[in-house]
Amino acid sequence: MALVTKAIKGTQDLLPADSYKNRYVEQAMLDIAAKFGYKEIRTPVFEHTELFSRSVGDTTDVVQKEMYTFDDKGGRSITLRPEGTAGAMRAFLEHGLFNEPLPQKVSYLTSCYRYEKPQAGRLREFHQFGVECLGTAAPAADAELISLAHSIFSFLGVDGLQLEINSIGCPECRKKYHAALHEYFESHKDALCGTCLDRLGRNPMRILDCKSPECGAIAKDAPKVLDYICEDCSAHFETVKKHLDAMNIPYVVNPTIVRGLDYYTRTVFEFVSTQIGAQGTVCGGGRYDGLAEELGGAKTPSLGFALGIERLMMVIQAQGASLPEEERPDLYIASMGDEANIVAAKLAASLREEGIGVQYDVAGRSVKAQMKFANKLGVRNTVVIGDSEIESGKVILKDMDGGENVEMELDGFEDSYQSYLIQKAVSAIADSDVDTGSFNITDLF
RNA sequence: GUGGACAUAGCUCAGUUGGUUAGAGUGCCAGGUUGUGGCCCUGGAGGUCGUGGGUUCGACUCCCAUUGUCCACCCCA
Repeated sequence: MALVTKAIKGTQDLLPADSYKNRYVEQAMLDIAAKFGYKEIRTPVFEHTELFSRSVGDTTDVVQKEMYTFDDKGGRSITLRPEGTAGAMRAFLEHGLFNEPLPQKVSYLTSCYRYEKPQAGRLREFHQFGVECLGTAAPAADAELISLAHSIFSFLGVDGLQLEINSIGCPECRKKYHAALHEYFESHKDALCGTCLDRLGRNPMRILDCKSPECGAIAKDAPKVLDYICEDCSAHFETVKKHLDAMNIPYVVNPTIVRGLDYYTRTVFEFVSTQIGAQGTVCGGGRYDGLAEELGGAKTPSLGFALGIERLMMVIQAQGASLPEEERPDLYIASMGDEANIVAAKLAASLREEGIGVQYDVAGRSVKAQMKFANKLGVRNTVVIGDSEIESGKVILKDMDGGENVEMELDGFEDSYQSYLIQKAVSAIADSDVDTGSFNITDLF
C-alpha cells in the first residue's frame, strides 16, 4: 500500500500488542516514586526557547543543534522540550512552590524532542520518567534520589545496570579544574584527535571519555576532578557515598562521567547498561544547585534524574525480565439471531457496569467465527445465546481454559456470573501455595 | 552533521549469470453440512519488488540519485 505519509523519522508508534507493558512500567515508577514522597507534575510540551537556552546551556549540543524550535503565529520563539527538568523548575518558581514545605518532590512522565540522527536507543521523540527534588542541599537527598532509581530497577527485575557516580564540584572548583585540564591537554595538543581539539575549547572534560586510543592514553594521566573539588564539595560527595554504602547500593566512582547539560553541579550519576547498544545510559541525573538562580529565582539547591522509557524497555526486553501478563477479558457472549443479538448487547452493558470485561459480536459473524475470535482475544469464558437458549431460559457457560462448563439461568445471569467469578477466585487462592513465612506486607496494597 | 549496511505481501524471508502471469511460511478472511475456540485440511484476499531517473529488445535483479530503516561516531535519556 502506498500510504500518503508515514510516521516521522525518529518517532515510534506504540501498538496495542505492547502498550500494556509500558503502562505497567510507567505506573510502577510513579507508584514507587510516590512512596518516596514524589507527586506528579505536568508541564507543557513547549516552552519559551529561552527557558532551555538558559537552563540547559547555550553552548551545549542539545541547545545548539538538537532543539525543535519555531516561531508561533504571535512571533514567539517556541521550543519543544528536549528534557524535563527546566519545565519543572520553571513551574516551581512561577507558582511559588518554594513557599511550600521543602524539599518539594515532583515526578513526571513526558515526551521529549531532540533533532538527532536516530539509532539504537535514540529517537527524536522519546519518553522520560523524571523526578526533581527541589530545595535541599543535603547529601542525604542525593543518596535518597539514587536509591529511588535503584528501587525502581529492582522492583522491575532489571539487574546488570551499573551505577556510576562522580562529583563535578561547584562552579568555583570546576573553574579551577577546567583550567588545569585545559593546560594539560594544551601541552598534548598535537596528539589529540580532531573532535577532541574541538572539545578542548568548548568542554575539555569531554576529552576524558574519548574512544580513540591515543586520546585515551593522554587522558589517563590528566588531572582528576576529584583532586580539584573544594573541601565542601568533597565532604558532600563522601557523605553521599556513605549513605549509598549504608543502603547497600553498589556503585563505582567514574571520574569521567560528565553531564552534557550545563546546570549540573556536584553529584552526577548514571545507570548504564551494556546490553542495548551504544546508547547505554538508561537513567542519568544529578544535582543542579544553581539552576533556580539562573532562571531568576532565589537560590534553591536541587537535584533530579531522568530515565529513558524506551531504553528501559530495551533493557527489560534484552534481559527477558518478566512483566505481568496482559489482563484477559472475562467473558465473550456469542449470539445468533436478531433477538439474541440484542440480548447479548443488553447483557454486556449490565455486566460492564459491574466492572466485568465483556465482548460480544459487533461484526455480524457466525457462531464459529465468534468462538475463534473469542479464543484469539484470550477470554476466560464464553456463553452462546440463540433462539433455543432464549426459549429454554438456560445458557451454558464455557470455560475456555478447559475447566468445567456450568449451566446458568439466562434470567439473572449477571448475578450468577459474578458469583461464579468470585467462587473461582476464592478456590484459586485456596489452591495456591502462599508462603506465609516470607509474607511481604507490601503485597497487601 | 559524518560514516557503514540494508530496503520484495501485515510480519519473517526466498527469488538462481537481467527473460515473459513475483513465491514460501506466518498472520488475516471464509469454508470443512444444519448453532461452538485451540489441532488438521481446503479456498480467498493482500505486493505499482521504498521512490525517481538511466542502461537494455527486456530490470526485483545492473548503474545513479533520493527517501527511509538499522548500526556506529558525535551527544544524551
